[in-house]
Amino acid sequence: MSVAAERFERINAPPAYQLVAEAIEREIISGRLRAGEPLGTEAELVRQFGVNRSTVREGIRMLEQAGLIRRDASRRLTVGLPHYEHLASRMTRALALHQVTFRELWEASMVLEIAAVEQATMRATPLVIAELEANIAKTEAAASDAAAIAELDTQWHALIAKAARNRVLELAREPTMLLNVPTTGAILDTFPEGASRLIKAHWMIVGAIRRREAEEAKLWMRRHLVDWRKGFERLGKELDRPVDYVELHSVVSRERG
Amino acid sequence: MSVAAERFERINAPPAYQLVAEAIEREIISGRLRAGEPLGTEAELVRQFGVNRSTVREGIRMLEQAGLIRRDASRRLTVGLPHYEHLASRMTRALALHQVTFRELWEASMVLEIAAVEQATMRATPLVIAELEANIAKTEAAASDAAAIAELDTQWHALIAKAARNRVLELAREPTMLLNVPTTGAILDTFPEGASRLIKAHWMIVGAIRRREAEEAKLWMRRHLVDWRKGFERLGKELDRPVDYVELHSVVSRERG
DNA sequence: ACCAATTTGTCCGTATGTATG
DNA sequence: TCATACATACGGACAAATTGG
Repeated sequence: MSVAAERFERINAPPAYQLVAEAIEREIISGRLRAGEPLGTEAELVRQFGVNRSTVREGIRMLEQAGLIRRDASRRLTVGLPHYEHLASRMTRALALHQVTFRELWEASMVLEIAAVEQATMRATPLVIAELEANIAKTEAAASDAAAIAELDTQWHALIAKAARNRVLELAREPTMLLNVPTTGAILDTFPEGASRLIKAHWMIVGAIRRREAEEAKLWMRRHLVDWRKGFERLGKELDRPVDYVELHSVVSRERG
Repeated sequence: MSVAAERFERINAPPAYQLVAEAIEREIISGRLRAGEPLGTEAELVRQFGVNRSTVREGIRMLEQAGLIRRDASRRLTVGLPHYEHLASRMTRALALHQVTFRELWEASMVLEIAAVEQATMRATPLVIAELEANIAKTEAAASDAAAIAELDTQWHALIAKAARNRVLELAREPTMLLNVPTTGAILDTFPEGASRLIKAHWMIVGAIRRREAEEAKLWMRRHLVDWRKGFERLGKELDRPVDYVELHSVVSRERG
């Protein structure tokens, strides 16, 4: 090691496939390439970038994974918007790998779900209220199947967020509920009587939304979430242990048009 | 189209590179491959999967982009945890591409930042409080440079979230502040007197955290955020128009170890 | 400090299945 | 139906960088 101070930073040439990905990415981010537009064929990209097809393909795989480009039914490349579910499942996975605790999830849920229901009270349309009620009816019909109820519960909370008409909040809260499907299922499996409390809370909240009574909606949402935590504790689980995680669907899976 | 009901679904074979990515992904998610472990050389993966090296490489690019695999200084592949900044910048980009409005961002910020400061009041360590104070001192020193203050403001809010010790909340709030660096910069550029209000609010909040006075901390955070919205409005901008978006750093950029 | 082996990055050519017109 | 275009996948090759003796 030389004693003199280093004059230059190490030159760090990015590989060509990454430069390809970044170049295409810039066009999309800047809006010069819009969602739905075709990206051109691989051969065309080869010609424009002056690199080999393998190199182009590696760059394309990165953007495909990022959700910035997709392939239609004919496998041709088109520009696409990264969709919520895609991002949410990625966030969920990351949180699980980082071993977040139930306490972290529950505290975040308290904040996010209550905020969502408050905004939903102001902005819910008759259509989404009908969807919420249909969801509860289905939940009542599934009254013995814990896994089905857990799934419908998640959808119900997602509908509340949709009713709030705030996409930032909608994206922020998604991973918390996704991570808790197995938890809710386990609770209802052991304590089937919890289902009626869940259903009642859902009805009370939707009723309050319909009457635009924000405080009542928040009160019942709070009770609903406290019930959920109590159920978790009654299972004998530790609040500060990492949540168990079941695989939902693959991060890298591809949605065909 | 045949009149008879279709008996079979269309067979939809995923491409080999994607199967490669999914296979490796499963090993990581399940914990059989842990962060930091080497993944093996490309030649080894070629041997195990029985596919061509180009195919393996395309699969690897997807996982690299997803943050599940990283390359160390020697360019060898190791398993890695997707990091917050990586996910946050991706979420930020998605929200920008979906053209969320300032109103959506501001409302979400009100919820998330106030929740963060409340939890920070309970859990902040002396170390992070010192970091917060150092940040404000730097902000005072940069008192004329709007862009620098905006940057430090973002860091200050990130420190609050870190002090709250809730990683779910930490990840959820990140995109809202990232998207607002340019907004804050523009406000301070036009109304330099806003800097002293910003600095005062930061001091008051950190003081309240130090004394564990949650209500005062929340009160000042609320004022701070209302100031921010007022500044935005005084610029003559529409709350319900999509936020402007400046590119932060590339999604596909690679962090070398 | 030098050398040999390994590994990644990149390129080339080719074959095959499938979608489109 | 047929021809063309295109994405997928394969095999082989070489240079540059890195590793390990």
